[in-house]
Amino acid sequence: MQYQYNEIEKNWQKYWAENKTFAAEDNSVKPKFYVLDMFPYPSGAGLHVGHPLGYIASDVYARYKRLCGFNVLHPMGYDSFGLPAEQYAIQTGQHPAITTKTNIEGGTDKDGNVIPGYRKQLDKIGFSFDWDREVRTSDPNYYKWTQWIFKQLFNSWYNKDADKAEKIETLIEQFKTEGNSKVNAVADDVAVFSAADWNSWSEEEQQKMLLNYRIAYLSDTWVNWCPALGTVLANDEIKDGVSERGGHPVEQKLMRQWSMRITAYAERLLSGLDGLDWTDSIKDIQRNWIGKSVGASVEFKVQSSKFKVEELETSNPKPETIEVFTTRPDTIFGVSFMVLAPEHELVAKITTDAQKEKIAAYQKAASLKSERDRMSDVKTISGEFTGAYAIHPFTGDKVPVWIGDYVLASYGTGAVMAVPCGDQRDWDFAKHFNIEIKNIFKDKDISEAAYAEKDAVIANSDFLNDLPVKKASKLAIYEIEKRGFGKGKTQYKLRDAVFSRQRYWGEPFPVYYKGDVPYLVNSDEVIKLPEVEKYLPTEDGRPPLGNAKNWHWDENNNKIVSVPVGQEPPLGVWGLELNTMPGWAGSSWYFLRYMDPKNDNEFVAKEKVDYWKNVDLYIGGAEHVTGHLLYSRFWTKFLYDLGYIPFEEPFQKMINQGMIQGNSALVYNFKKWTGLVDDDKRPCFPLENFPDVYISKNVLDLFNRKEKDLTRISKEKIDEAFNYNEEVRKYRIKIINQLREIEKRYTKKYKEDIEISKEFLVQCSYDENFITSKKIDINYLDGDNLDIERVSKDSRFSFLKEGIFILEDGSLFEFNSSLSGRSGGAFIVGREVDKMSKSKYNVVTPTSTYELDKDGNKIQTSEGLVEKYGADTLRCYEMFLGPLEQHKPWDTQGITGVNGFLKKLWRLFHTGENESFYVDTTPPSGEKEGAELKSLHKTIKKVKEDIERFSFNTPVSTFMICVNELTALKCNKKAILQDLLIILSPYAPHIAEELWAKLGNTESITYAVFPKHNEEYLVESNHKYPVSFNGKMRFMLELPANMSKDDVEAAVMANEQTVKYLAGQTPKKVIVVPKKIVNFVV
RNA sequence: GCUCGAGUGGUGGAAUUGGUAGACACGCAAGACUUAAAAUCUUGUGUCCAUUAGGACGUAUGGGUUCAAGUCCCAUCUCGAGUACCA
Repeated sequence: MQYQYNEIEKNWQKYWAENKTFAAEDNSVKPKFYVLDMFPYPSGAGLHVGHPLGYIASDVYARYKRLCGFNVLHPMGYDSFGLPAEQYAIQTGQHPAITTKTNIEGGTDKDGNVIPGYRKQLDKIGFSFDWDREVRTSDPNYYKWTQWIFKQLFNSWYNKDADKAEKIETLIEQFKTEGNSKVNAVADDVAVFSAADWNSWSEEEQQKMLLNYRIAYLSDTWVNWCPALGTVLANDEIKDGVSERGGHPVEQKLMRQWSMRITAYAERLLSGLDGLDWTDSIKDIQRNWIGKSVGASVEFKVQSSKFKVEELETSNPKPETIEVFTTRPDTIFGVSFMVLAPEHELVAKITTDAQKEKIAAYQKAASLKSERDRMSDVKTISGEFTGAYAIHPFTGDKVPVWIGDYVLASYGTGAVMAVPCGDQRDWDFAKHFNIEIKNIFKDKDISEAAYAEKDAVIANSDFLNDLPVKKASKLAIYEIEKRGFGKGKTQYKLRDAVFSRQRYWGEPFPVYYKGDVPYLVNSDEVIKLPEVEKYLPTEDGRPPLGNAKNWHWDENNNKIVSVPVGQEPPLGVWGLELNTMPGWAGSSWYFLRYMDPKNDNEFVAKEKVDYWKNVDLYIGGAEHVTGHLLYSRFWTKFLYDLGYIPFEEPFQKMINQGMIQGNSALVYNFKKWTGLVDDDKRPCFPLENFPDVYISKNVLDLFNRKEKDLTRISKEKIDEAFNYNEEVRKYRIKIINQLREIEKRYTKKYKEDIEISKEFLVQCSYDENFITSKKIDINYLDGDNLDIERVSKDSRFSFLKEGIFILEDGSLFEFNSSLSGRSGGAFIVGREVDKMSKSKYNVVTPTSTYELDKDGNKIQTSEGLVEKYGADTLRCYEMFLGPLEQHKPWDTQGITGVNGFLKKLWRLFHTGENESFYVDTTPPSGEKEGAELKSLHKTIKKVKEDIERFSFNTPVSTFMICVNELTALKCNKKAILQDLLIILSPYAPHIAEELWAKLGNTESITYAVFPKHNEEYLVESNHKYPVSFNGKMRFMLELPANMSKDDVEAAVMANEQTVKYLAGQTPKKVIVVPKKIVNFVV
């Protein structure tokens, strides 16, 4: 009987679904284990082979844990709000809820394309998800609780004294009784007010004050505005100055937006990392992003033309002060100038009349530079002197104040005290503008560069002399604080997170406005996303929700009401918030909802979250480190502070799966130039009309190879292709001649085609030394051989029809040529490892099927791997590819080996007549069974060890070795094979279930018991000693394993081979490591 | 620039604590079965020298520690990720 994986897999998937095999119990005597996957966004493109990699690994682990007796929570759901569905809605008018549903459940899109559906694709791979717990962030039953959490954030403030978030009521109470002078909160800068002030304020004034303290707050902030997307973006949604999605430019804009006071949690987010089982690189990225620096803030008084030094203390108005932040207060005596950011507000006030013009010009120039220009141009040193001087707080020296764009307005105070001897940028600046460089480091040479190491001893610094950096810093801060011009300070790079999006397809805020004061809706009901006619912003530039008809809040009746456009709302009716929440709102807490997905009364029941606690194993990509993974930590800590959950960190152990890279196909062509120029020497003939010349990869390699390089590739290979080495040069000439021929042909043609009224220099040419390439869909390949005829029929690649191809045998092929048809020479593409993406035409999907093309030919749209080999093979193969964390290119060639292994396994159970099912049920005994038991128990041991250290690839090899050995032993003992099935079942669950049932078991293998290995079976009676001489292994010698060190030495010495290799010499030393090695030092 | 990670056959990779480098698989080659193909099976396969026996070299490069180094230490190169005038 053959291994019919398609049928077997379908049957067992059905069985699991019907029997709810993987349902997790909320109350269990078993220990709990929570395995979580990255939350997927259900895109229309569906799964490609990269997506399931992490899911397979987590599934293997979840199934393994079940076998070990754990109550496993292994859920799946969808992060189903998001931009692509909305963009699609804008284009087609189709509601994003519909496309999202189709993408998850399957169907057809508006153009009639078949969407396989995420769920169906996942099901085909045999994951052990508890689907009863599925959540979708766009489901009102889910986002009801996202809104609820938002309300908690709105109604909370961060108490620094308690170092945690507290209900806003405790703050209001304090305001009422003693004002804000004693409040120690993470908040915006606010003036001190008294209880009397507070109590005298109007409701509106009080609410506005509270916004300065709320964790979810509304404020005018500089935001990253992306005009192309029509929305603001968070810092982590921007890569290299452009939007991560779509690559659109981003500009800074001042907007009234919701923000989250994540900065309140900076320290806890940082210190919390220490207790997590995450890789150091991931922790480093988060640490970097939080960017803690410890130092001091110091005030420098400004002496400008308006003030004289001696008047500083007495002058009226008070002199301006420049506040700086420094991480090196120990170097304060090295300050020889100050630099302000060009945008700094003090610049206008302190600039002397003489310098006004120059400063204005510099400010203008700096403002014109885009952030990108500033980023890329790090080498140019520029700045301008303001004419003003600051007074060094310790020495009283005059210190010139400059502006320069190496100082950023957005970081710290936008000003630095420049210490050129200790900071390379300050040093460069000082050198460039000839400013004094004071050396305050003992015995350090600073004539060539600044000394930035922190191991120096301070000198020329008054009371700091002879102190090492650390001590000097402490003392400097102490003195600064004592003398009252600054204080010790810790600063973070982390910014508060912008929480508004000018988008439709996201969670609405449960907020309405009275004037510009926000209020939470007083209702426990979900505020559902309203219907709109258009998903674009309104004509007056308001977000898409501005198009909604039903979008006002009736305060008296606590419900949403409709106010016709242009009409004043009646009394007590107010407009609702038009922004929606960002993508990370729903994904910041989804792992909690899985514990209690259907609860209508709470976001999660206390007893359930107390049982399941946080995620024990999270497998996901590293691309969300500064977004999702930081925000969910923030929300988790917040919910912990308010006492809703019993833990502070969401993901205890995390593994970051590597990307499965695509193998893009490249066609190479020669760069073409047209030399056709008019009188002004401008090219005036369109380049496109002149055909591209494509060249087959191997031909190109030979063609490109200079004569001296020929020695690098094996002689045979060249000979094979061109008979003789010396032919290669001739061949190169032949190709060049072909190019010249084509040039001539088209040059001539152009001359005929256009009316030549002026004297033109006409020349079309190919640059044989300049090769460019284009990406081609890998589905038109057979191996590396491109089907030129078929690919050119694809509208995306129809430009190939105009091309001329140099084939593998050196002959030419043209579609339009009178010589129709191909010489039979192949056209080989080049390969490049790339991120797998639709735009690179290199996507391989795990589940798709064969389709028929227009002519009825069977074509493989993408490799239908599950159809072709089965889910078990795919699962094992994706694991077999290599370590989970590593990036690797996808290559299906090796999949046959894994498939062969499962077939071999099947055969072990089908040794009866005509390959019918047969196993020997007698208990194992005797010598042959000893070998079988040894093979099995060795496998049990290694597989267990490997899975527990998350090495998912090595168990597959181990299974293969075991099956190979049992096949060689002709093993058909039920007792052996049954245990093998259990340990294999996490990897290949379908075949395991099938054979398990055939062995007579009536229960699913899912809850079998993972066997314990028995060391007794593994004991070797003999050990094969490698015998080395000076570390070089010469021969093997088999000796009893329990032989003593001395006996081993004696036995080896007596061996005739030893005598031979010693060649009469006496060894200086003999090292014997029992059951390991023997080494002679001669 | 800085921080982190990685470099092992033609390919993916294995070697967990310093102890036989290249397990397992792909690919390739030869053979068996077959009218033929597919499938399957057998054998070989790091490189170089040698008919064989055997030998030399070999884990990015150069050095070091050690009886013994892919593994530890120092320096260099290359690639990848993050970050970017962060004071």
